[in-house]
Amino acid sequence: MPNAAQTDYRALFARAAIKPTRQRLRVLDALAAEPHDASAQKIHGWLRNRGEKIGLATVYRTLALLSERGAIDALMHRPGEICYRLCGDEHHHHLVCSECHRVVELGDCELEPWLDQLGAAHGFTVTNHTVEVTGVCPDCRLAG
Amino acid sequence: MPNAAQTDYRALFARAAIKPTRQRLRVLDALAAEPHDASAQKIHGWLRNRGEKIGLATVYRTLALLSERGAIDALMHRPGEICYRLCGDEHHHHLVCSECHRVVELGDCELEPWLDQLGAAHGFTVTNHTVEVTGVCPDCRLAG
DNA sequence: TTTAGTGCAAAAGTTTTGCATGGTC
DNA sequence: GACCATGCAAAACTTTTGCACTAAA
Repeated sequence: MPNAAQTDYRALFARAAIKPTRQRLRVLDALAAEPHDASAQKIHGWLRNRGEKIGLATVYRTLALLSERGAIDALMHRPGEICYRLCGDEHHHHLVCSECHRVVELGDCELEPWLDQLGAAHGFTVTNHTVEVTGVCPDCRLAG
Repeated sequence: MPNAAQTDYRALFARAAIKPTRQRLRVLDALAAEPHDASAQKIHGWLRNRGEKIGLATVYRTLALLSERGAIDALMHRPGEICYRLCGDEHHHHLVCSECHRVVELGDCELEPWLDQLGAAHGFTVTNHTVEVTGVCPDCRLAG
């Protein structure tokens, strides 16, 4: 399982045209192990606690690079903190639990027709869009 | 027009149950005069340049309070900076120009049926959602 | 050898907080 | 006087940058 996973990450790095260094692989390890989303600080903390030798700046640089190349997604639900998440390739959106930060990935984007019409109506060339749905997941509803 | 506007702001403060002090009214003045969105730093700069005596912390506190009470909207399109915008009461979304930060407010939300179905499918109690569409506005397309 | 990546510390930037002061009822 | 709001400065925090060092093709 660890080997298989590492192979996948190397493929991911290759697709993004990023050199797969030891530190970068570790960052992706941490991101893959986290079912929710994680900030640079959190990832750095995990790796350091695990005994990995990695600098905070490297974590920031790696996450920025991966995000820029579209290999991971950047989410901002709190001010002053960017969270990242390893995602599939297709265009998609998120359903986030406001209590535990669990993230459910939504599949196809059914909003395209709406967006096209919207841009045309206002003369905008629409380049991007984000949809974040916040709610309380089943577990947290039961717990709280 | 200034008087009429100021009356409106007082009503807005009353609805939000916030004491309408001189500084708070100035912050709302600045926000209302800005067709795009503005950060606390930007608002503070404007007011100071205009000769108003107001502290940065007060601007932050005012914006946080207004946002918390739902009187203004908080947008985050860049890390480490929250922008605010005075909005109507109805539920709505934004179409933002990535070049000049112009914001077009979108009217009715046509996504409600989709959201209801979405929450039900994943067992979530959907409490909130944000949609931000980014693009290039007509002016910036011509200019750039 | 040449290039890219890394670690550390310092810097930059926004936002928050502590505390004394000022205004208002 | 009691209470809230304010201003200032310091602190906290995340993120970026500069630079010397290391690793790798």
